[in-house]
Formats: sequence, C-alpha cells, structure tokens
Amino acid sequence: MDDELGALPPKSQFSEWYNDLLWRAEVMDVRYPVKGLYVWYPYGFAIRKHVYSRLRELLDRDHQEALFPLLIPEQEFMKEAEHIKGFEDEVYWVTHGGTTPLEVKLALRPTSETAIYPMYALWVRSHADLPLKIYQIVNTFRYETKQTRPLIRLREITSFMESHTVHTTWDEAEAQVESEIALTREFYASLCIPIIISKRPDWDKFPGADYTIAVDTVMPNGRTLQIGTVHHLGTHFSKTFNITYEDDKGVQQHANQTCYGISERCIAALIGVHGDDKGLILPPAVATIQVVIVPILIGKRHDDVLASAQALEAELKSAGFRVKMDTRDMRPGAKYYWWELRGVPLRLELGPRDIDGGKVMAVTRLGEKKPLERSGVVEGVNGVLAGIAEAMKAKAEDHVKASLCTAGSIAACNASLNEGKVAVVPWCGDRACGDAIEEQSNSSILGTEARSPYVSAEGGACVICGKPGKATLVGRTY
RNA sequence: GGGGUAGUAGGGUAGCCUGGUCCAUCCUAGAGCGUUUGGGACGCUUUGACGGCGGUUCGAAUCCGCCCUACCCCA
Repeated sequence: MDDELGALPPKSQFSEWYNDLLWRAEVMDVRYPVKGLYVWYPYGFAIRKHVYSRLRELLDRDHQEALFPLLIPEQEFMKEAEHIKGFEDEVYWVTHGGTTPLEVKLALRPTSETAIYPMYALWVRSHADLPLKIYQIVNTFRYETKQTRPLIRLREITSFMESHTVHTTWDEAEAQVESEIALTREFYASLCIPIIISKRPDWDKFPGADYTIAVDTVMPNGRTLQIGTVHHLGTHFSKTFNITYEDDKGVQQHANQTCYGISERCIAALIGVHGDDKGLILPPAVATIQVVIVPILIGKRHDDVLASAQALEAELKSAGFRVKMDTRDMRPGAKYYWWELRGVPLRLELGPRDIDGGKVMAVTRLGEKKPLERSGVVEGVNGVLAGIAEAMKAKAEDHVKASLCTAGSIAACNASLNEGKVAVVPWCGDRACGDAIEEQSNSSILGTEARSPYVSAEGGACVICGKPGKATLVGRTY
C-alpha cells in the first residue's frame, strides 16, 4: 500500500535515520563542499535559536555575555604548554593577508582561553573585580581527522557557548564549577534530556585543567555523547597569562579560574534522544512551533472554517504560544506527516464537525488524540503541552536507566557494551588498569564519581588488578 | 592512521568495461493549469544533470592523471 511513502529509515538504524532526518526535517544541509562544515537550514536554525535563548536566559542570571576575536596570535596561543599539546594537531592557521605572508601567524580559535585570558590579565586588578563571569556564543574551528558528523563532530563548531570565570580562591572556583553543573542540569531538564555527570580520568581532562567534569547522555544506539564540560583550571592559566589580583592585604595573588562549554551537540542529543520513526519530536519549551493548526477547508464551508481557525490562532498567539496555521493547498493528511516529521509537539485540527460541536481536536506528537473544549482552549493547550514534556522526560529517563548496567568483570562489561549499554565497573584509578579496560573492552572510560540516580556509588575489586576500585562508567562514545 | 567503493537534475537510478542516434528513467523534487481536500489526491503541460581541474581524441558521462566530497571495512 502506501508503504515507505516518504518514510524515514527506522530509528533502529540510528545512523541512517539521523542523516536522513537532518535534511528531510530541514535541520542541516550536509552538501556544503567542505568536509566537516554544514549549513543550518532556517528550520534547524530556529530550533537552535530557541535552544540557545534558553541557555542564554540561564547564563544571564549570573554571567555577562561578551565577544572576543576569532583570530589568536601565535605567541599567545603557544603560551600554555599543556594546552598547546592538546590542540596543536587540530588548529587551522591563517598565514597570509592576501598574497603577503603574515609576520605573525594567526590561529582560528579551537577554543578561546588564549584569546580571552590576555584581556582578563588587563581587566583583573583587585579582589574587588572578582568574581568575573563572562560567556560568549561563537564558532570555533578544529581540524578533525576522524570521521565528521553533522552537529556531532565538526570542523567548524558553529554554536559554542563558552563561559570563563575568574575567582580569588581555588575553593571559590570549585563552587563555581558546582554552580555551572547545576545550570547544565537545568538546561537539559528543559530539553527533557537526561544526563550523566562524571569526573573524567586525568588523561582525558581538558588540556591545562586541574580536573574536568563531563556531562554525557546516551544515544539510541547505546553510544554516549558528551554534551557539556566544566573545567576547574586552578592557576594554570593565570600563571601563564599573568592574571593577578591584589588581595585585601595588598598582596598580588594568582587568580583561580574555571571554564565551561556547551556546543550544538546539545541539538544532536535533542534529535537523537527524542525522535522516532516519524521524525523529530521537539520538547514544547524549545519547539520552534509549539502548536500547528490545520483547518479542514472543505468546499462550501471553506470561509467559515478559515475564519474560525484564524480566531483560534489569534487567541493562542495572544496567550503566548508559538502557533502556526497551515493553510497551504495540501490534503490534511499530507500536512499531518509534514509537521510530525518536523517535530511539532501539538497539532490542532479544526473542521466543520468540531466547529459545530464547540471543540478542537488535539493530537500530540506522541500519538494521543482527544477533543478540547473550544471555550477553554488556552488552558487545554497548556495542559496538553505540559503533559507532552512530562512524557518525553519519562521516556528518555527510562532509556538511560535501561542503558546502564553494572558489571564486575571485563567479560560482563563487554557483554553489556555489546548489548548497546553503558557499563559501570570497579576501577582502581591507575592509568595502566584504565588503559587495559579501554583496550580489552574496545571502549572508553567516561569517568568516575558519577552523579546519577541510576549509578550506584559502590565500588569493588578493580576488574584488572583486583585492588579496591571505584564505580567507573565505561562506554562506546561518539 | 591503513585499505576499499563510489560521485549522473532537488532526491533515487540506468548508461561507463566496448568513446559517437544520448532527447534515458523513476519520485516523496520544482514550476504552471484544472479538478480535489477529516491521515501522504489525481490528470495534463513543463523545468532540470553527467563532482572540480587538466590530459588523450575529430569526438568524453564513458579512457588517463590530480584534487574535492561521501560511504564502508580494519587499527
């Protein structure tokens, strides 16, 4: 019958599903002729706009937004040894101005520490200037050598939110790390995306950090996706860039710093975690269009129905919903599929039957269908949207919960990984044992000290050496 | 990092070995007209391509070289 008519690959074939959905739902166009660079379609960009305005709203409570340059002079970039080592293979260099070779090469920022901190050295004079909390949302460039993927592994990260804070003491910076973690929790809660927070092993921390706290989520195929990091930088960079303040006793001190980042991977997670065989499912909080109205414009009652739909649209708009009325000359069914593909959480159908009965037919993107009273429609819509967010959250939580599996041995760990799960295994913390775990399981250690209701803090005998170990997350990563 | 396969209209394909009647084809693509409209409408008309650069040749989608891009496998 109408098999495969415009159908996506099933979500169980995640990679195909993801690639197909991105262009069909008009999120990203991958046909730009440079590897690792992609184009945001207007619809995708609108999703980005709503997601990032939520992020801005959260940051603006306690940070200031600013904007630093894209180009970093070589001598600044080269100042911090560990930091360079972490990025030197991935940096794009600007070497010419027109046809003239530059005397000082300029790096395209892979991240902005070395662009921001020389300025911080000028801005920070005394303890009264602290804490300083600034963020920017910018593009960054990394010459990725691994396979690139839209929104996930990019050569141009187009939407990098990076926050850089400066504090007097190490403890105060640590408190800031905690507050960034809380902010991240709140952000992902509004996207209905469950997260697992853990402390990255030493060899995987940010180059130049004292420690790194990472935020991961689990994609449908069981691979984990890092969707945020918070770093305690201690005084590594303040010593290098000479960021000092005069304390209340008149003594110059090196400042303690943190940095914190979230990229468009948050949108990859949004798509991957929530979507289904029919397409995107957007949480109401960030949906570009929260409610689509499909008027059933039949023959003689065409004008009548159109007028009612316009009245409904006006009422919902003035109540503050993002509403779209679809009056295109298409069959209603075609419109239903169209908007389902694009993830609109709620569809309202309005036809002669509904008008006569004083109702509006509400169909959620999760498949529930029920008539709402036309008279109390704003309240009704509010209730339905809240219900959708709850259901999305619960479903996503279930997936993460089901994806975590405790394992006491390498064999058990591998079994879990092969089922598309994330394993929790005891590890003593030694680098050698860590390498052995990664090698023997063909996966990566995500971290320890997991903060998740689904991960027990209890350790056990290290799966390699048998010494006492801490619960450690092990997974196949993006 | 190593190997492989491929790039033909908006999308999917045939043609390539064996260079020339090549105006190729399908669509969930675009444009136009008409009839339609409570879960992917139909008819007619029409638009549009050989990844890029160079080479061989009277003649290249086809053969050769380089580049770019994509996908798959191994580390």
